Amino acid sequence: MVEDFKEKFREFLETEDLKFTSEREAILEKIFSIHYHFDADDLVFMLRGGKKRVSKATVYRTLDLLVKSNLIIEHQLGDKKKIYEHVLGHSHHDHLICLYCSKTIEFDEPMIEDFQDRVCEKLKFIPERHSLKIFGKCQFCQKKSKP
Amino acid sequence: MVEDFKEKFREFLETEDLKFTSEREAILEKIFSIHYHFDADDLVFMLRGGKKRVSKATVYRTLDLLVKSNLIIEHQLGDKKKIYEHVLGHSHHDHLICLYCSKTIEFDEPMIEDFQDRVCEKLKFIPERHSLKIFGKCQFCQKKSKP
DNA sequence: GTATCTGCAAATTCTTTGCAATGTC
DNA sequence: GACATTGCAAAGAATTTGCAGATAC
Repeated sequence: MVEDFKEKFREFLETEDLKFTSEREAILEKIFSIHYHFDADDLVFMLRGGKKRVSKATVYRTLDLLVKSNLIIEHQLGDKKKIYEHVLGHSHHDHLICLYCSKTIEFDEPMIEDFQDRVCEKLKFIPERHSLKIFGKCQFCQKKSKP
Repeated sequence: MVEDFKEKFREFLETEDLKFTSEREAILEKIFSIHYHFDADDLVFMLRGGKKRVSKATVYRTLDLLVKSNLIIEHQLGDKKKIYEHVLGHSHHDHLICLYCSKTIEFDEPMIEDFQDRVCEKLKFIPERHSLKIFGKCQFCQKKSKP
């Protein structure tokens, strides 16, 4: 399973005349073992103690390559950090973000695609992807704030 | 017109036990004279040569207050900078962002609100606001890339 | 008068980059 | 063996913060 993605990455690198290094392999393996989103620093931390030491700079550089090769997706959820997630068994989804505890909840609502196409047709824009974030109060924080 | 917003800001500051300073006034006046979005640095630059010199730190601090008082809206459109826009005569809208020239186009599609409510009801989330960005190719860049 | 504000420069946070040593094909 | 890649530490970009003097109420 992960091997398929490794192969895809290898192919991508080849078409770009880049090399499949052990650092890149270690990063890819780690990413596909994570089944939620993560940021660059999470990844650096999780790679410590693994079979290969990887520097922060290399993590950033490799994340860019993985985004370009469509093996991972990049989001700007909060203010500062970018977060990432791999595409394995993950169809497109959007996010609810709790303003009180910062928890994020994924949701999937295919109708948004129709909506996107309708808007874009009107405005003669060719959509490639979208990002919908709904900010509000999650179930847990609703309970917490009740008397 | 701008005076109304000045009054609202003054009231907001009062409820928070904060002061209506000449710097805050100058920033607010300048913002309401801009009819498109801007970032913190744009604002610092535009304030140079105005009736009041205002430092970058104060601009950042005042932008936060204006967001809290609902007189301006903050967006994270690109990667790094936050951009802002005032609410005067501006109902809620979302953005198309061209991946080729970075131009942003505003659009307004009230149906998105229904959509938001439907999703949130299912997930027991109380929505407060949302941000929808559609990335793709604008009309101009479509023409440019044709032979 | 007193507590908030301001400007400055230094600190922070996340990310990118230059360079010499290293590794891949 | 050539050229991409790595790690490091330094640079960069946007934003925040600590502090001493200035200002609003």
